[in-house]
Amino acid sequence: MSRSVAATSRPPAVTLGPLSSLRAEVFDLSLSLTCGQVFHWRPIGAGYMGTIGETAVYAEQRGDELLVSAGCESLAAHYFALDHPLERIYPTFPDDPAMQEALRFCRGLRILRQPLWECTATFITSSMKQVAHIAQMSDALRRRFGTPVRLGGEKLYAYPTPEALARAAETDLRACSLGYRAANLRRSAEMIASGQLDLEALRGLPYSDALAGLLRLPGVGVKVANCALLFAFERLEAFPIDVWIERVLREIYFAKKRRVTAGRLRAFTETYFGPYGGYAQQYLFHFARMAKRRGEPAE
DNA sequence: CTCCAGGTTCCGG
DNA sequence: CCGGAACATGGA
Repeated sequence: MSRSVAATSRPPAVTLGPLSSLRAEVFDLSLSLTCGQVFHWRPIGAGYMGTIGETAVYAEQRGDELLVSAGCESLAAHYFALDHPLERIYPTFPDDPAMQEALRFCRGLRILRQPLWECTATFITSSMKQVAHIAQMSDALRRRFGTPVRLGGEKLYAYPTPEALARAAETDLRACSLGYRAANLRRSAEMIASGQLDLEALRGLPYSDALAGLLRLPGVGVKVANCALLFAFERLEAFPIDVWIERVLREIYFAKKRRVTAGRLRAFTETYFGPYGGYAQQYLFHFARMAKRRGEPAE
């Protein structure tokens, strides 16, 4: 499926190295990278540069093909979840006006397969922070504690390992604008580095058991755990309820209902949005955010 | 200056 | 189970 192709026609930026082409139908690279599920990809030339684990990657979309750094074909195809059957997922969305409008707006947005720790850690730092702030903290942590990797002439940084963050001083973490989240991130890193919790071992568990495992980490509640389950653990049924989604639920699906508790909202989302509720959630989330402040530049 | 941001945790009804 | 409050930081 991945064939090496010399990018002879329109090289995006000669310093970023040779590219290979992947077939990518029903895929919107830009949407997938800027919708708030991942925070470190930066636009450059006609595409984006970022890391997938410890590997620096350039990615650029041209219609139905995705150009990626040569040698990263299978890595990128897995990360960008090009195998998710969107044409079979969309029909499982509820047929209501809000959901269908979000679908039209976000068509091609794919839920990525992010590295376990990287995703869990970034969402530990996400509490009570705007998306732009999360990106800033992620970038600061990478520069200070991450392994540098080259992408042609550019220098990128992998997300710091649990070991690197576990041995960091809390004051150094706070220097990355983490605030009270610094202690949570460091203690969680310690639990992973020491083997107290094995993230990989959670992969094979039933949803509720994987959720319970993640909840053992300090700074991880139900919302952050569901983000990790959805964006890293491939649990496409996970439905994180944040302030944006709660707003959508109350204004659209519980309009003029009084005294709707959190438990009632959660129970509703677990059945109403179907087996790919996580996809539905991300589409509603991104659509709601973009509708709220149209006109302003993203991030 | 005030308000709020992809929440979590602890505490009292 | 439910509602409140504290918790850091920065941008609108």
